[in-house]
Amino acid sequence: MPKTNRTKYAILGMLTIKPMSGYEMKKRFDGSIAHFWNENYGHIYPVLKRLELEGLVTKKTEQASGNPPRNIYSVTDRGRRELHDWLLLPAERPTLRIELLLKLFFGYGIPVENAMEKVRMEKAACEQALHTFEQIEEHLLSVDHGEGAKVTPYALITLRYGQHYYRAIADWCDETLSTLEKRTSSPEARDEERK
Amino acid sequence: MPKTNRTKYAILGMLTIKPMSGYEMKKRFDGSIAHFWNENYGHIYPVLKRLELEGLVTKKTEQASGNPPRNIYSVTDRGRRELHDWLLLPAERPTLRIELLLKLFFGYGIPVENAMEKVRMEKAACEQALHTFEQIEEHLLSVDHGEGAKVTPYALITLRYGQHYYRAIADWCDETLSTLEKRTSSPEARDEERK
DNA sequence: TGACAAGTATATCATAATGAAATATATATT
DNA sequence: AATATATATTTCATTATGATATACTTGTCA
Repeated sequence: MPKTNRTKYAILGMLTIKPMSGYEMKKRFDGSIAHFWNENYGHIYPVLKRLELEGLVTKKTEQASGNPPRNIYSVTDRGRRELHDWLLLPAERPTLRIELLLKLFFGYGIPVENAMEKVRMEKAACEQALHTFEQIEEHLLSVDHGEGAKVTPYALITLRYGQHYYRAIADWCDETLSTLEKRTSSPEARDEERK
Repeated sequence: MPKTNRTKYAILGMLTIKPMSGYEMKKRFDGSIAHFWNENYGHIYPVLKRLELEGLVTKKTEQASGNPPRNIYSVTDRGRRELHDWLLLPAERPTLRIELLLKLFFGYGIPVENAMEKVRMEKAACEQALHTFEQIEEHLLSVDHGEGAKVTPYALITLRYGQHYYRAIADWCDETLSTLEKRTSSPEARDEERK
C-alpha cells in the first residue's frame, strides 16, 4: 500500500477554518504554515474533485465581481468526521532528504570553498526564516481575538517548532563553517585545492 | 519542469565509495545516512537501469557462493563527471511536510491528552535518534584510518546536523508539553474535554 | 525428508507528490 | 492599444513512496 494521501487531510483541515477555493487554499499553505507544510495546485485540485465525489466536501460556484468564476468548497459532516479520526492517529515521521547534506557527504572531491558557500547560503536562509517567524509571532500575539475568546495555542506551538529548528541549523552552520575554515588554512587543504 | 532526479546523484555518490549492487546500496542508505537521506528499491533499480543506458554506470553480473546472482554497478568517468558538476551546484532547500505539526495545527477539536501523547512520541523518537548518533560518532572517531590517512570531515559534519536538529526538536517537545500541561489543568480545558 | 523461516537480490505497481506551464478572465497602468 | 497584474483552474511529465511479488540458497527443527 502506498502512503496515505495527506493532501486530503490538509485540505479538509483548511476547510474547517472556512469555506474557500483551491486558489485561496494554496495561498494559505504558502503563508504562515509554509514552514511545516506545503501543497501545490497539481495536487490540490484533483484531490478536491475526488473529495467532492466521496461526499467529504461540497462545491458552490461563485461569480465574483471582476474575477473569473471560482469554486468555493465547504467541508461536510462526513468530511469533518474523517478528518477528526485522522487527527487522533499517531503522526508518521517524515523521511528526510536534505540535499545540502547529500552534497557535503559526497563532496570530498569538491573545493572546500564551494562547500562553505553552500553552508553560508543555508545560514542566510535560516536567518531569513527566523526573521519571518518573529513577524508572525508578533502578529499572533497582538491580534485581538475578541471578548474572552479562547485562542488555541497550536499556531504558536507550530511556530515555535520552526524557531527551534532554524536556530539549531543556524548554529550548525556556524560550527561547520569554523570546522571547514581550518581546512582551508592547513597545508593539506592547499594541496587539495591545487589539484 | 519537474524537480531534478536526486536519486540519480545519490546512487552515483554511493558508487564512488565502491562498486555495489542495488541491494547493498539500499542497506547503506538505511544505515548511517538515514537521518538525512533515504531511497527505496522502487526507485533505485529503475534509475540504475537508466544510468546504465546513459553510460554513467556499468553493470557486471556476479554469481556469489550461496546467493542469488547480483548486479554489481560501477560508476564510469562520465558518471563521476556528472556527479561532480552536480555537487558544485547550490543545494535546493527541502519543502517540509511535518505531519505532527499538521495534526497539531488542525487539532483544536481533539483532546489535549491526545496531542500530548503525540508530542511524547516525538520526543522519544528524538532521544532514540540522538542515542544512535552517539554510537555513530564514537565509531567515526575511533576508526583507525591508517598511516596519516586524511579523513574527510563530512561524515562528522552531517552527523552533527542530526544532533543539532534532534536536540532542538526534543527541546521543543518539552516546551510544548509544558504549554499543553497548563491547558489540561485549567477549567476551560476541562470544559473542552467533557465535550 | 520436508516444511519453513531468514537472508539475499531484483522487479513491479498503484498511488502520491512535485513543479512548471498552459489557459482564461477582468482590472489597472502606461 | 498594449502590457502588466491578480485571480482561478487545469494539465502534464517526472519523481518518489511503500508495499508486494518473485526467486534462490542456507540453516534448522521436527
